[in-house]
Amino acid sequence: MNEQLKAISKLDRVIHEPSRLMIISVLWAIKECDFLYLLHETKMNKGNLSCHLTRLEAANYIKIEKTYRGKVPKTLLCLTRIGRTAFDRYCKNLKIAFNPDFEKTPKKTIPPIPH
Amino acid sequence: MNEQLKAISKLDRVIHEPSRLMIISVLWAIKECDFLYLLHETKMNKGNLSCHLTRLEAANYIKIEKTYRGKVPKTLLCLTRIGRTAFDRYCKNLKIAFNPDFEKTPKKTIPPIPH
DNA sequence: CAAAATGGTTTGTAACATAAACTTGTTTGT
DNA sequence: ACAAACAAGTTTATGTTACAAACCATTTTG
Repeated sequence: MNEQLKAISKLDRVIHEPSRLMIISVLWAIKECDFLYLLHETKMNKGNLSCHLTRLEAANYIKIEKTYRGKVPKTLLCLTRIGRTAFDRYCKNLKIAFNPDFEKTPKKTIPPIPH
Repeated sequence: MNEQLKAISKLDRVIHEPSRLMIISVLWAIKECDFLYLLHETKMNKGNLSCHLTRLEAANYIKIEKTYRGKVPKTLLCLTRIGRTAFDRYCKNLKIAFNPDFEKTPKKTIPPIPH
């Protein structure tokens, strides 16, 4: 099993799901935001967003803080240290997987001749 | 919705699944190989590999050719033109998603200030 | 010729993503 | 003041998926 394949197989599935990848990407860039911002930015629907946020919270990748803005509920989200580390590792694996420079036609590293 | 998020949401789910990403990566690099080679190279189990190959075939991303080597069955796999194109597009999206140089601490492009 | 190996496929199950329906409250219109 | 509409999410229901265990057909080996 070569380097690239190993890296692919190590990709964190919690992060790998595109919806969650979007969420984490946003939270990575801006320290904190609220539910509705994510909702509009990612174009997901509410139920879906809610589920993925819960999943990320269960993995300890984000913190969900429920507050009020006046009388209106406002849910704040931010990446935890664990989440940030996990995303860094994810990116590292992705980089190895699409080694070496992410431009390739064709790939440089050829696997051993198939039998 | 910014560029990166749009790129993430456009990622082809058939290709995105890590097992299939491994399969396609291998087939991309070497024109053709057989079932057992893939099996060993990816460390998947047979049932799993078989299912993912069928799925890729259903998407017209690979061609499955069942031959015999003497009396022993030998299943040959190769990427179709459609599959190759789809993988190229996938890579392009991934590259945009992890814009601009795949190294980031922190990201350069900051989304609009969250409300 | 029985047992093990080869090269897979099919089947069953648990996890998952998704959206529709629901909930809890707040604001608006009359 | 009270009903209707809106806001901000959550829960529930459903279809899809990934996965591995069990299975199958043939071939090789002891």
